[in-house]
Amino acid sequence: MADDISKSSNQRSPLTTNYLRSEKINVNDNNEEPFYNASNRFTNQSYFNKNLDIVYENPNLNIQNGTEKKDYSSRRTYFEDKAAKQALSDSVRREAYGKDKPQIFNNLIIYVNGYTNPDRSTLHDMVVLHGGHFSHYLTAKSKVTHIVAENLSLKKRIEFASYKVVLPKWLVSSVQAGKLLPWQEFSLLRTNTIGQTTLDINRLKKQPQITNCNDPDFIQNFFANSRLHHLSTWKMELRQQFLDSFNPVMIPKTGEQLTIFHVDFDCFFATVAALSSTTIKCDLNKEPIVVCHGSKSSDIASCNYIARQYGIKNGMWVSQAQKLCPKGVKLVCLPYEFDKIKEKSSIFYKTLQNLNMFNMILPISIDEAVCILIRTSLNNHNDELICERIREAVFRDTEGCTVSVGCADTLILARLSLKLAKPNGYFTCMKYMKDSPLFWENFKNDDLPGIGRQLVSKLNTYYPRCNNLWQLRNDASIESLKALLGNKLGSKVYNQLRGKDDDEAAKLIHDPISTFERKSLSIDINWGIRFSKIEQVDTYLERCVEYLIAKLKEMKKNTSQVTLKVMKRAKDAPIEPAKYLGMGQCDSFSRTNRLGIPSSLQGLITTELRNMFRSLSCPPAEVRGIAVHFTKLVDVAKYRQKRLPFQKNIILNINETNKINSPVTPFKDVVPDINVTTPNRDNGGNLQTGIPKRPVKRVLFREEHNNISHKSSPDEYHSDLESPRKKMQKMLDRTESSVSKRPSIVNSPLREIDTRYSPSKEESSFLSDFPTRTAKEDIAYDTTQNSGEEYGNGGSFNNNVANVNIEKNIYEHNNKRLLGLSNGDSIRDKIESDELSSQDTGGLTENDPKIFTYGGLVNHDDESNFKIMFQGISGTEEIMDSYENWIYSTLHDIPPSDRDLIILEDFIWSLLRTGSIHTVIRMTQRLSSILRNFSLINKKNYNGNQKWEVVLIRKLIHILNMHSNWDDEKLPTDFPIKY
DNA sequence: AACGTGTGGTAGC
DNA sequence: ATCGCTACCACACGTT
Repeated sequence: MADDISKSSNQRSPLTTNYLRSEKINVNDNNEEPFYNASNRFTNQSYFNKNLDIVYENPNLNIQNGTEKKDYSSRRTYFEDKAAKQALSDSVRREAYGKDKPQIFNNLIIYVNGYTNPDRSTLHDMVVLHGGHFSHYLTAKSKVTHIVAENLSLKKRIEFASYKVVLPKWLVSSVQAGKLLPWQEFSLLRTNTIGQTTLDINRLKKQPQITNCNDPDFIQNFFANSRLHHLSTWKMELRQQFLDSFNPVMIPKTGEQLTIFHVDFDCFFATVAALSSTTIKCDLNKEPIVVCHGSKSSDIASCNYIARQYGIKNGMWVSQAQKLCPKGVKLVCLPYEFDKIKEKSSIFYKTLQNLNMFNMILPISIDEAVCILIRTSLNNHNDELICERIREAVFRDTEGCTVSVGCADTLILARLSLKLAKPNGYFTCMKYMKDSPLFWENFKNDDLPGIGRQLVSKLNTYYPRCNNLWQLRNDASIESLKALLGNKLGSKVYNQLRGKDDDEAAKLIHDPISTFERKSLSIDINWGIRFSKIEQVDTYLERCVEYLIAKLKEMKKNTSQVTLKVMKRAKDAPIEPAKYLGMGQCDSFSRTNRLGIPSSLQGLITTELRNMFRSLSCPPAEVRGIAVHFTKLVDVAKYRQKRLPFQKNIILNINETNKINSPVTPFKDVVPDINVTTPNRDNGGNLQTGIPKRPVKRVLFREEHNNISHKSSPDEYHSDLESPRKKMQKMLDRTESSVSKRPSIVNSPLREIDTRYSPSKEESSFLSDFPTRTAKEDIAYDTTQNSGEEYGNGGSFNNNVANVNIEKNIYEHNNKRLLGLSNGDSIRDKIESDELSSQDTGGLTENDPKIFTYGGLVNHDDESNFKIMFQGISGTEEIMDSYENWIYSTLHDIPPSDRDLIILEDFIWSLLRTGSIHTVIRMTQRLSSILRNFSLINKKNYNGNQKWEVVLIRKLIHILNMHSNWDDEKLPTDFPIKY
């Protein structure tokens, strides 16, 4: 966790530095009122240094350099005088009252921030009378030696990041002890240095905890306190460490005789908490001790063996555990000591290494390792001796933590032996025990690894007479086990009951590298998740992606598949569950999408997830948990563009389609026929909720209405001050518009786009299956005309959907647009006649700035002023909506009009010209998935469907291929065409 | 048969 | 108050 914090702060370092500097300078006595106005922020450093010195001017310390004083402004002299007077009065007081007190605070300069207990003036006296200096101002970190605070706001915590910030208790305890205690023991701020901090229960209580999931720091704060998050991340870190440092030569070969030592701490968290607790005195061997956050519905992370005697178990709620305690016995609740735990664990692993006894040490978890010894005739050690050696060494090195060791020659037997060894012991499974009730009768059904709550209850129901594993072993045939637990698990359990490792377990030993290799990356939070508006979900999703991408980049991987899982309040569950901010009873829904290209682009992935969330149709207020998984991870180094998941079964006859020239159906009047209730995997989740899967009208992102390619001289330095939404927008802008310039940097497989690009002759002829324009023919084009029978109903793509428009500050181009048809077929005739015969009905004239511009007619120096419009709208999401609706409305008998398709193509080209290939990819994928869905629920082929298939393959895929750098990774456009 | 998606289960304290 | 994570396996069920 500490790593996560440092990572995120590293990312923000340019901002933080700036922010901190200006903030600190602005801090005055009240910590609020700006001392200098903002324009002074970046004046040169020496100015500040001089300036800052005065605040700490203190005659007793001889800090002040008298010659510099003269340079100060009157304002600074005021502070100087005030500080001097204060210091003088302090020293007088010290003379008067502190003479007989130990001067333990010599050379300290203390600044007290905010409300404290004991209060500020008490602390002031305490400091002064014990020889320290008290600063009333905080303007430079160089002179104040410590800040005393109890409760820092997040802002302050960042601001004070580089200070020694301590609890008032440090002063109090030091005075009581009569000596200066190490401040680290009372540090308020978490640091990354191992062993530096000891968490104090008061400190944990006072720390402001973020419980609002809409807070930008919610995720970080939650993770900092989540035991399960720590367990998971620690585990993955250990695995990575193993991979980084492991010598493959040590891997045992199949057939080699092994001895396995399964080592595990006894109630790890509880032991560490008890050993490091300074405030609460407790005896691990006498009192029931648990580790938890709260007092009622708080999970018990770990409990000692006294508590276990009362029936208390890990995972139980504190209230429940309290009831189990006999009368008069008080349950001792200790806070988590994550830093200490991490520290003890790394000592543990080092100790195992240093024993130099094992061929391989496999990390199982933060406190659990499997040590493997390859038996040869040469190393005929005594197993029990080794167990004791391990226990002694760990106990010594961790200063009081006990481990238990289970020893056997298979993993399963070692694990079961470990159960017998606990607590604080070891057990070696001798040969004669392997098939003896003496061994097996000791275990309950739930002692089998891989058998959890659910499966235990299955076993208990199915084999009610089996109270221990020996009975189960005799009663359960392999067939009945398979029938009950499934094929794989059934045979696994059957083998386990006979002390044999299954293939999966053996893989851990014989192929640890692939076992430990990370195959996915995810973030799950099911606590504190409460939304009211979809915008909050959108923002939250973005933060999840931000978190994941940081990790992804660290791993040098991209993801090609994302899964969104939403926990939705169960129908009859109360709005607020028993557990504070818990998830309560939920139904879960998930959706998986493939990205066209393996990516680590925040904007792309976030957008995808937002769409997926909408497709799950879960009201924001019902969401109780959200998980985002990156599943198919691809190595950036070995990166190759993967084929887009386009539909391959194209069912149409191109020539036939070319002759289709049907009128456009009024867009508004057509209700897309997609709310089909046939059960299939695309609507399955929604059948449960009774909500149509894909609402035709989607909720739009308000902030995204503005533009998709607007570039406003991005100021990197300040960008983090903006809302995540704006950052996201900038990210989108950057990635979309910079692809053309820096394709390699953004991992884009797409080569630089020539902004003056227009289809070559060859390409045009390739495209000739479909109405196309070339750069050679300029035809005035009226985007809004709606006269004529075909378009007369006012619902055509022309005026409702495809008002493609490039706005530019300078319109100095040929108004005539290029309408190219490679041959003089009827379609072209038709279109041309449409174009030429159309009367202007409020449409565009030659002087109208909304006229299109294509080819080389654009002034590229002013590219930044482009604003791409589509149907008179410019927000990406709105455009996508419009585009989708148009597709839906023309999927059936009445296909999209050729003319509208040309407008679409125009739009695509203008996107490409401004570097927004990203959007083109999205549009292509969207079309692809609409067609896929459509064909899933419609067995019949419709004209519209067929025509769109042609658009997809002959147009969009082809256009993307023209922009692909890798010939061998071109998307196939030559699909077998069936009729 | 092989593949894809959605769901469910488990492990660690 | 409270910090109910996360990687991975297996399966059901559908499609290719």
